[in-house]
Amino acid sequence: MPELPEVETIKQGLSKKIVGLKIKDVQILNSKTFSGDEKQLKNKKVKSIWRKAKVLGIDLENNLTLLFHLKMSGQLVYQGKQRFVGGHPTTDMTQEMPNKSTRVIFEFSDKSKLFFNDQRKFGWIRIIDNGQLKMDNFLKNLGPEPLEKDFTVEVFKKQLLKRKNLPIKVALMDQSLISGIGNIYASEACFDAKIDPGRKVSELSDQEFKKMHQGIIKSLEDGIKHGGATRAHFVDAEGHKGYFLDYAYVYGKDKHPCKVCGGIIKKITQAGRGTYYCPKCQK
DNA sequence: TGCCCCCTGCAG
DNA sequence: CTGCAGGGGGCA
Repeated sequence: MPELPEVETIKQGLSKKIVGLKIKDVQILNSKTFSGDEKQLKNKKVKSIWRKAKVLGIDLENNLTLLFHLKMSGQLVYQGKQRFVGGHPTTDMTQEMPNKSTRVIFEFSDKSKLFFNDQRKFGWIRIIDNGQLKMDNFLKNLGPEPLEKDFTVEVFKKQLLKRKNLPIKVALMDQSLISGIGNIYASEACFDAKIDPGRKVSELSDQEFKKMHQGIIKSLEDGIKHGGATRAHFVDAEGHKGYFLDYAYVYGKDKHPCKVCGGIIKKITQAGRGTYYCPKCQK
């Protein structure tokens, strides 16, 4: 799925588009995707949009919030009102919506639409009352946000040491330790820190915790800067791909030469997920 | 604290 | 055909 930078990219794009719009209708094309009574959403205005870890929240009037998790293949694509250019109808979209992966469609009072597409159907949308947000099981188990100012090296180290026997790359992806890092940025952060992803958390020196901490922040910020990472599915709120993978050092680059040392990037499996690293740069 | 599973589609 | 894919919940 979209990881922190991808969800953040969607949040920023969507905020510019739908804050202030009123939901007119909701069409649910796949019932398992949506939980809650969609009739509650009718005529509710969008107040603000936020992100926590990889979850997107849309706050509505009447203390209602829509929670979205895109999991592996989810997309949230906004299609503005149809415009006419040179006498022909056109939109911002690069692809036709809805498509066969569209699971839910939100229609706003100005006729613009928000499409929730999800090929693999792992993603979900839930309606939650704001009073329950703090109690929500999913949200309350999420670790600190790595791009917040209070995410210091000390906080990072303390969190990771809760799972000291895990390989560092696997620990980085544990959402209860740190929010928002997934398979792409875990590999990239380890490369930036020059740390072998197979090293156990307990083996890291203070200096290595510091490099790892910087590597996480650097990788996530680079991801946001390039509009996220598109492997197969990710698109931003306007339907555009992200270009972070063009700039990545190791993710998806197995058998390719390392951009730094020229050595060959290797792919291994950790906890059932692919990990990419440069054995020469990362120790 | 590890597996299997939820799904669909694409590459090999 | 098998294996693999930005995630993570439920189960031993």
